[in-house]
Amino acid sequence: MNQFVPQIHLWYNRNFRDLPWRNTHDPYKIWISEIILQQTRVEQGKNYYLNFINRFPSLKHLAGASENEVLKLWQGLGYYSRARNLHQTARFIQNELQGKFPETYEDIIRLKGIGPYTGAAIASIAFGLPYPAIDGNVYRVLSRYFGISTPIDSGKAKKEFRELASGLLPPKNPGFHNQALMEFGALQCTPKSPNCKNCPVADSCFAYSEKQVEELPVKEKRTKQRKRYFYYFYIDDGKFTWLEKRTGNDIWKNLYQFPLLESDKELTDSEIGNLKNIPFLNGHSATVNKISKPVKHILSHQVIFATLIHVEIPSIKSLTDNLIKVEKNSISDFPVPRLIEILIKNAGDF
DNA sequence: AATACGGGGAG
DNA sequence: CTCCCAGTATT
Repeated sequence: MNQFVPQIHLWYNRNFRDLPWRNTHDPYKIWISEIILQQTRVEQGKNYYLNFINRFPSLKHLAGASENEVLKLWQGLGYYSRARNLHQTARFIQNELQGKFPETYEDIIRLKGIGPYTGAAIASIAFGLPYPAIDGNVYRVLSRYFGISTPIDSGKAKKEFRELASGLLPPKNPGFHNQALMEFGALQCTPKSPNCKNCPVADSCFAYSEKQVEELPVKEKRTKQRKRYFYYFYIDDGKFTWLEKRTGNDIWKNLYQFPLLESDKELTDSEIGNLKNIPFLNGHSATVNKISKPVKHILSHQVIFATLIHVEIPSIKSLTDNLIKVEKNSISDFPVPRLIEILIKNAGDF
């Protein structure tokens, strides 16, 4: 008789963290927490959750907000499509579904930003429906315990783990079970140096008995990075400066930044000083005041080398349409990527 | 099936 | 440095 599931449940009852989204069945709050926690550690997302719920206590509050404000609360968390989809979906539910959160798995995963994992998490935790929530933690735990070496980032693994996890799911309280398995992975069966010496299921764990804990789970794909060179212009316009909103399908969509000139290669200071025909300057000639040291900013698929160029432009009439004139001291009202925060901080007082 | 999408923390 | 985190959308 395999004691895996009951042991995990016992372990969870003794070791679970008291997290702010654990004391509710409100699908709205479960939803927010699950989106925030996508590819994000609990410790990183916790305060964002508290701030988010504080500002948007209900779906109606979120639906009524501007996208800028939603992105502002998301600032620094990354994967901003999560925030855009959250906002869009809140409006969809409010306007098209009479404000009522869908209550079946099939209806839940139709929502933008909700995939198989998040759909199962919401369905099980908020509505007690029997769907296995399989996140990175669960892949790791099951891979090790049952000795499955199928690469967890393959299509084959999706099906294989879903069938396995479905079979483990107890008929009652699947939400409890799902959280127990994830928490076990997050705290006990960790990626590096798992606590096997003090593990309730080590006896029957394949990886432990076969000494393959370090080898499992197997992952095959590796992301490669491309290099980009960003030259941002801090336009000194007295009390004002200028910002632009990022559009198009690139990083940081709908966030704001200083007017950007992107280059294929690194530019020298004299090349920067001699720049002519900078599109967004609209014919104005600029005096370069200061050029910051490049900041290296690492993303999962890109390495960005960013330089902030402080320029003075006498008597600005108008710049290109995509730029907006803002008071220098109101930059903080706009959602900006971490990189812009860093450049502002490095520059000190403007 | 492959790739893009952020940022942070652990080792 | 590398790995990976309560993954999803797009191509």
